[in-house]
Amino acid sequence: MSSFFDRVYEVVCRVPPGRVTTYGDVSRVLTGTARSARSVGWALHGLPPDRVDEVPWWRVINSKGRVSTSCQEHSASEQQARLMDEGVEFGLDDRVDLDRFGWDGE
DNA sequence: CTTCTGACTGGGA
DNA sequence: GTCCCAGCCAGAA
Repeated sequence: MSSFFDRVYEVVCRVPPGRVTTYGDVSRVLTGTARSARSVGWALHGLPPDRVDEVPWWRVINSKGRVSTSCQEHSASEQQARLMDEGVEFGLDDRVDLDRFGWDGE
């Protein structure tokens, strides 16, 4: 309980639809610094199948406003499509405007 | 215990 | 604007 992974999932669950957050932001909420952003990404990478339907991993992107998934099962195209379906606008460069859709933690 | 990897970030070219 | 390099954290072998 209260493992780093579980916390990541919890924070991601708090992200409302139509909004996106960055790994560094989540890391900051958990550890207070954006240094563990890598662990956050790894946590989502090891996201259990039973949490996939519960945790909106697709709402988590990098600070560049782009999708960083290396997971072929969860390709960037799919993540992009999911965000678009929620109302998130993607630029012609497949980039998201964090200034508008960036979730600052409510 | 040590070692490595990874869905990141920031700064420099 | 984009691309490349080095640094940090957490977990698994």
